[in-house]
Amino acid sequence: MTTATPSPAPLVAILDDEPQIRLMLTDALADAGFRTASFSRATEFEAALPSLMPAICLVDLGLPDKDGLALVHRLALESGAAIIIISGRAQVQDKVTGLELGADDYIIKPFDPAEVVARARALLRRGRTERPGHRNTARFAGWTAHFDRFTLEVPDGEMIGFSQAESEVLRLFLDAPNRLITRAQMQESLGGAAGESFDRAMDVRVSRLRTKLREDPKNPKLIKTIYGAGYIFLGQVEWS
Amino acid sequence: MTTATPSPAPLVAILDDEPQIRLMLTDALADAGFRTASFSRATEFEAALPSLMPAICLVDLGLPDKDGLALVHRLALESGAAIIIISGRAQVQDKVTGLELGADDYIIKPFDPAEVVARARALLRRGRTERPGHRNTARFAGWTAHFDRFTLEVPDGEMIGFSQAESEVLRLFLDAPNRLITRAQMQESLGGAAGESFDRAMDVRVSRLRTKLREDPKNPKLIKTIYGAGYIFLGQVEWS
DNA sequence: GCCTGCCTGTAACAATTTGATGCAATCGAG
DNA sequence: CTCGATTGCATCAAATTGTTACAGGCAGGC
Repeated sequence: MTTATPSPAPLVAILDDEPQIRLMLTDALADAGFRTASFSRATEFEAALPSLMPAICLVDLGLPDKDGLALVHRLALESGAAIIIISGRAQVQDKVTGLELGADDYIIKPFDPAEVVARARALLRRGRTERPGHRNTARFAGWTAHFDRFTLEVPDGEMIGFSQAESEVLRLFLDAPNRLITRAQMQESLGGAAGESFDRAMDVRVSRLRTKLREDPKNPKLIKTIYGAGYIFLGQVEWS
Repeated sequence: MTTATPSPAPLVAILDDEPQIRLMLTDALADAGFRTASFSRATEFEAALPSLMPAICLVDLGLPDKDGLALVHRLALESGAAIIIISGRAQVQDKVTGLELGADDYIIKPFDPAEVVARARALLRRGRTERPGHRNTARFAGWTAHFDRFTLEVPDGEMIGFSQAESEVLRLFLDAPNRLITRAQMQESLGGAAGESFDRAMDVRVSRLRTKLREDPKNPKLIKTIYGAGYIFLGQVEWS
C-alpha cells in the first residue's frame, strides 16, 4: 500500500518548447519547494503523466506538435491536476476559451516566475487539486469503465466499446455520483463553451449512453432524469 | 418560465467603490447566471457577509476606507468564499502579496468582464460547494426523503423518485413541520411568480404530493388542509 | 482517390410531467 | 339547513424529455 512517506513536495509538470522558459520555471518552482518535471513535447508529456501524477500542470499553448487547447481539455477531464495555461496570446477570448475548457489559471508571456509560484501556491492552498493522478478505471453497479481504452465491461463479462462523446458524459456522471447535474453544467463541461450548440445534443448523448448501459427506459436505475432540473447518476463509484 | 432551481445560482459579492465597475461586473455576472450583491464600502460589505455567504468575493484593493489586503486576509481566513482581487496595481510584487495573503486570483484593471466570468467559473468548477449545514435527508413517519438525489424511500422499502416541483413542496413542508403554511408562503417560496391571481397550481402540487405519499384523501395523516388558511405537515421530522 | 462504416449533431415525433381550468364536494357562517 | 367560499381532483393544454431517423464529417481500408 502507500508507503509512509511524509507527504512529498507537490510535483509540478511543465510543458513548454522553449528551454529558457523551462529552466526559469524549474528554478523558481524548485526554490519555492516544489518538485518539477519538464517536457518539451506534448507526446512525451502525455506519456509520462500517468506515472508522474503531478499536482499541477503548467502548459504552454504555443506548442508546435499538438493543439494545446485539446490537451488542456483532456487534462482537465482525466487528470485531477490543477492546470495553469501559459500563453503568448493575451486576447480575452483566448483566456476565456482556455478557462472554459478546464484550466484553472491563465498566465500571459512574458511573465515573472514569482507570480507563477504565487499562483501555483494559491491553487494548492485551496485544495484545488483532487487526488492527483489519472483516474482511468471506474467500477459501478457491476460495470467497469476503462477510460484509457474506451471499453466498458458489462456485468455479464462482455466487453463493449464507447465513443469519445459517451466517455465524456459517463465521466462527468462518475465524477459526481448521486449529485444533480444540470444541463448547463453538462454543456459547460462538454465543450458547449465555444459553440452555442443545441441543447438537445445532451439529451441524445444521455439517451445513447443509457442504451449502452442497458437501462430500462421505464425505470432507469443508474441515470435518472429530474424533470426540470437535469440528470443524476445513482450508485457507488469506485475509481482506480 | 420557472427558475427555481434546487441549488440556487452561486452568489458573487462585489466590493468596489466605482459605480461604473460595479455595474459592469453585476451585468456580466448576472448574464452568466450568477446572483450578485455589490457594495461600495468595506464596512457594509463585511457587515453583510455572514448572512450572504457568497461563493466568490470580488474585491477591489484600491478602497478609500480600508486596507484592502487586510480585508482579503480576513476573508481568506474566515469566509469559505473564493477571493478574486481586482486591482490597478500591476506589479508582480503586488500580485504575489495578494495571492500569498489568501486570494485565489488577481485581475488587473482595466479588465474585460468576460474574463472575470471565466475565472469565477473556473474557481467554482473545482470547489464542489456542499454548504455545511445544508440538510438533505429527512426522515418522517417511516419515509425517508433524499433531497440530494431526488429519491423517496417508502416505508415498505421501495424507492421512488420525485421531481423538482415535488421536491420544492416537500422540502417546504419538512422544513417547518407542525406549522401552518399559507398559500402566500408557498407561492413565494416556489414560483416566485409575483402576486398573480389565485394559483391553483399549489393545490395541485399538494394533491399530487399526497398521492405520492399514499395519503388517504378522506383522512390525510401527513399533509392536512386548514380550511381558509393553508396546509400543515404533521409529524416528527428528523433531518440529517 | 473512393468507399465504407462509425460517430455525432439536428430534427421530428412520441411519451411524460407540469400548469391551468372547470366542476363537484366540502367547510363554515349565519 | 342554506349558501357562498374554498378545496380536491379530473381533464386538457403546454412544456420538457426520450427516442429514432437522417445527414454530414472523419478515419481507415482497398
